[in-house]
Amino acid sequence: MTVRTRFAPSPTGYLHIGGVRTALFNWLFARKHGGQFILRIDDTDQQRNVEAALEPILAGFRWLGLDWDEGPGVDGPHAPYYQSQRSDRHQAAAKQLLEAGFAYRDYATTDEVQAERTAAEKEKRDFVYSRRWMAETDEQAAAYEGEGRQFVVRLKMPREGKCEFRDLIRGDVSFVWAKEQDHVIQRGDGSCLYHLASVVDDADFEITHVIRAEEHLSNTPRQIFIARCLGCKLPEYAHLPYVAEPGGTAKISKRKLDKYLKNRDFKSLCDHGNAIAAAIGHETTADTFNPVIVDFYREVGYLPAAILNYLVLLGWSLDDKTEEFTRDEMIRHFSLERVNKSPASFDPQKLSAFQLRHMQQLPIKQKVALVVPFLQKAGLIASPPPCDTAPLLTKIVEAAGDRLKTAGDILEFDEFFVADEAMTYDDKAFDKRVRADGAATLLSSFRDILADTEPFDRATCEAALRLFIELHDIKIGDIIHALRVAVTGKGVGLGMFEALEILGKDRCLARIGRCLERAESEAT
RNA sequence: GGCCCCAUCGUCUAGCGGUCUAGGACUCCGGCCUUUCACGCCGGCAACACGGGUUCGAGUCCCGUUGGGGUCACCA
Repeated sequence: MTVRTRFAPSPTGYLHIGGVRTALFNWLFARKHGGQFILRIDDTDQQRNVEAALEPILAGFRWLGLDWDEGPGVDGPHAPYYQSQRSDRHQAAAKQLLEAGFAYRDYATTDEVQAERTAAEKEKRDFVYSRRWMAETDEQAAAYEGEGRQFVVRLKMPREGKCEFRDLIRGDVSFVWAKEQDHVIQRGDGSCLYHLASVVDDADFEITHVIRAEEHLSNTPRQIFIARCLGCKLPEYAHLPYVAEPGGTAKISKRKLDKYLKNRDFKSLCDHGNAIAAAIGHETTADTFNPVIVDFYREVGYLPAAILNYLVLLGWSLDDKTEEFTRDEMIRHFSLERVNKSPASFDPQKLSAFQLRHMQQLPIKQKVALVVPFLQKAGLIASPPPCDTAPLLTKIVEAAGDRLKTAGDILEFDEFFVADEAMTYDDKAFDKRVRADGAATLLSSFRDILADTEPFDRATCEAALRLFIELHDIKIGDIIHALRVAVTGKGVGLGMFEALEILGKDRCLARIGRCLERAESEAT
């Protein structure tokens, strides 16, 4: 039997980080067993613009390289893969359950059921619907309809015994049937609800393993009931621990952003992203752009491999030491047996650590390619880039080394792309370094040295500076900081001599000149 | 509140009865490297929630307590 797993997003307009983790485990399990991974769109809730709300989700999957074998854009033997297009199947199932007596027409109003619920609450007993407005015969139904009532279809849940099943992650789980509610499976307007639709589609799609988040664990008995009554083969169930919020134990949620922002690490992850987004003119409402949404990482220039590597370790591990996995290694090693039972908190710092490691392993050429779109969006290079851009970029990216933690970090080195007159100064650094005692004089003298430095490469420049400090009997720190501010406008950056070489003599001299003028003019 | 699930360093985790004076990773704290910032290197702090059993022996099995969480819709 081929393994078939599925991930069933509802088109909400964004891809949640916890959702990706669930999808990843489904994908890995299918790939590991040579099976199929199916994307099913749970859009029974009927919204206007399904395609628009779905696109960001599909884009996220494509970016991460989580390919689906059947689903939107990939037709398969069980199409369609949108639940809204399968309502005839769901309705047929509801009818079947009704006819077999596993479900009933219920003529209660919402208020009446609510009243029962409130009463039970008041008396401190468990609520179970009385079935008072249940119609099992057409006569009863006609009588209720005579009163002008409308019906919904409810499951007629067993009221004795237990529902026991084996969860691939949690082991044996057991629920008392009598505590399960007679859930509505079909609305008054005939449309069907999630639980019914999900079970029917899983069966139709021949899903063998339902791997989903723990929040569905308590839904499982009613789904098992539906499946059994429909005569469907039960899938295996595996309920994953959910991804917990940064620094907490509750399930991570897009809605609690304000709370997470109080977490220092989460905040700095956000700030970093926002800075890059601002530089490339990407719109950033907290609702559409934050670390709980996968899109955030793409926009900021994270590597899909790093995200996946971090995520796979959130609730799963191979052994006591292996942390780095390529996609293929993940597939080779993944198993549900090694999935943890307890929730794993989302840790921005650990994610960053993985991002750094993966960046370090990326060949320079690929880094350059990643960086180009950011520079283009920021208006720092033309698009398409002029043909002499590649060598320059390569030099910068090489010199930046590990300072480039995400592709978007290239924007911290904008000074290499702007005109000498357009370069901005970090005022604090300028005050501290250029206005330091004697700094301007030294800078001026060293400018003359640089003017005669040939060839203008890092080694020669360094030699020149070493000689200069020896002659003036100063320490390197007495001049190099001022030089850095003069040439780059900033207090921190690449290695000084790499920076000089990249800019070239003319630009360095021009920038030092401009810097000295600024120091002078403002001094008076 | 009912039902269900969970419980090892701050975080992610290893551990499936003796090899655990509990290992790794991230963070943090020292130090080194150093022209800044990163990176890198070396070192350090830091955990079996508690109480009962079972057993020659328990982080590992059982029960209870406590704590945390999930879920209780004509949402998915």
